[in-house]
Amino acid sequence: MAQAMLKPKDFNLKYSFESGQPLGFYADFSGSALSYNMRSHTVQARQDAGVLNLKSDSILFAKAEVSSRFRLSDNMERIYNEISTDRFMEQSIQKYRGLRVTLNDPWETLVVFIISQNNNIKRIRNSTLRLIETFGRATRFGKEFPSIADFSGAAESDFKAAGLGFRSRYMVHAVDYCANNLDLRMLKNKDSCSIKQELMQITGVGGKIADCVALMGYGRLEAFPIDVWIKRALEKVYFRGDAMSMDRLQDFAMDKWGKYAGYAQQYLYWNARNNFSTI
DNA sequence: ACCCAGGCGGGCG
DNA sequence: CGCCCGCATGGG
Repeated sequence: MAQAMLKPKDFNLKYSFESGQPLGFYADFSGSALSYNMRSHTVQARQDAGVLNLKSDSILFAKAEVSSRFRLSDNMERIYNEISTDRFMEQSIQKYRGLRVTLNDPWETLVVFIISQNNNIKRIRNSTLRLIETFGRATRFGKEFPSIADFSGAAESDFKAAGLGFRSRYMVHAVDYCANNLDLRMLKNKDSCSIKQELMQITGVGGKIADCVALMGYGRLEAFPIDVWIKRALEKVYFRGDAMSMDRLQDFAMDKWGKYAGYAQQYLYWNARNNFSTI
């Protein structure tokens, strides 16, 4: 197991892992060490005092994977400057400085966010782990997140057995649609609006999930997913608690945070989740 | 026991 | 359009 060391600025592994993003739904983070398997390699990362220590059978792979996954080349100073448009956002950044929007495999992102609807983080994780156990490809380091092909024989009952409930039929359709009608790789060159539109052709994928995939699967930082927590937080902080329509909130976020709205969303979400009563 | 969860599809007015 | 309801399941 080769080792390497990185010293990324403005990066917090714990916040980035825990804040409801795809990797956090299945990777292991016990003992403050992150570990997961991908493309027949294993990746381990531990952060102590600003130093990010990596271990892997292929350190070249691990460096590239971690740098990409946690967007380590993002200029956070610039992003913080752009989205610090008010006191509440400044406080959110101060509190969770180093939290990154992660960049994940589009299929993996699509699956976990289909599971996420009307669900809680613990159950999303449990269901995801069961899918990996049932359908994941076995490697010498353990199982990996199942590809589209790995799901090709899956029936609705298999997804129910993994605890997906009413989302099971959505998964059946997503597997079929992404295998036969929509090549997720083809969306990489498209703008976030087209990405969103194409993904919403999948039964069970609406605006919020499509935004999550645009943001965390395709790296479109302007995407601004609005879930119940974002809605509550926006209404409470910026609209005196008055109920606002989704369209109104979308426009508000785009005007306020623009091309880095996705980052603003992630700080808002995690602050609201952890401190709603005091915001 | 009861409520709710990183929503969405479908039906109704 | 906008609004409202049901949905499977299990953690708190």
